[in-house]
Amino acid sequence: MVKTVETKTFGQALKEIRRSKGVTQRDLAAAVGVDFSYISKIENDRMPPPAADTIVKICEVLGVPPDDLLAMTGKMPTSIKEAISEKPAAQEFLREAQTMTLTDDEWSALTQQLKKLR
Amino acid sequence: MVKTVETKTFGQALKEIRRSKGVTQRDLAAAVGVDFSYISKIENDRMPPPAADTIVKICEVLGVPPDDLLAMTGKMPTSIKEAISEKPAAQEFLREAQTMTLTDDEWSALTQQLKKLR
DNA sequence: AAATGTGTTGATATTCAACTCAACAATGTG
DNA sequence: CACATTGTTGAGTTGAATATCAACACATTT
Repeated sequence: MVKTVETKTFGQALKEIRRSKGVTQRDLAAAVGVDFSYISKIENDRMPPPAADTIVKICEVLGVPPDDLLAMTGKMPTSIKEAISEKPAAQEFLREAQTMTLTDDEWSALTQQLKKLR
Repeated sequence: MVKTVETKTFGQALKEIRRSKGVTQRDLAAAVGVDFSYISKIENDRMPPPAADTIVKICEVLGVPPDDLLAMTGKMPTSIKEAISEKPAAQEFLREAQTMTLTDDEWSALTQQLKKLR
């Protein structure tokens, strides 16, 4: 079986998750702290995905890990951004990684190395 | 000799570099494509450092690598950001790295691993 | 059919980073 | 000093990201 590429949109994915949890747009919006019409637009891809931190909140409310939705948007939560910003060594690593244009497998390999460190 | 921590501000660092190259604020600004008064404010830390891409341009004009100035600001050039945004595996790596709160030495170790990959 | 709960849409609003513009000050040079 | 060159300051602008508000539509229940 060949892996299919990027089938669902962010909106479709969110709508599915929300419905699977039996939550209304209004309830989700209220819990997250945004207008319910905004949730509607996001789910119908009428607007770009929310800020990373809002995505994280949404996932907290829905009780799912934010990783998948975040990955779809190419956004990084503030917490991660700050952690990197504070660390020149991390930035050096990223610049190096970028010039090398790593493959997914290579990134995975590095994640393994990471776990070995502790 | 113990390494001293974060002594210079971004503005001070930029001013030193620019002067060492014998370039005026106006000439630098013109070459970069911003107003000269903006350079002045940056150098005196009256405003936050410019966008990452502007920092890169500044360094190109001054003929120095952008790494140090970029590292001081905690900003990532668009090119790097995009490279990461396109790679879920890279994002996963970063999220993992963040939860571990790596030390500088550990980041350096990873940079070494990186170089071994090729 | 009226009321209620839920979802959609168009027009705006807010916020913030990243600057520009115009005026002024200081510094150096003939 | 006179003049040009260089640097500084305060106020205002611009565009993109991120959302809100008001109005309407649809579906279900009573």
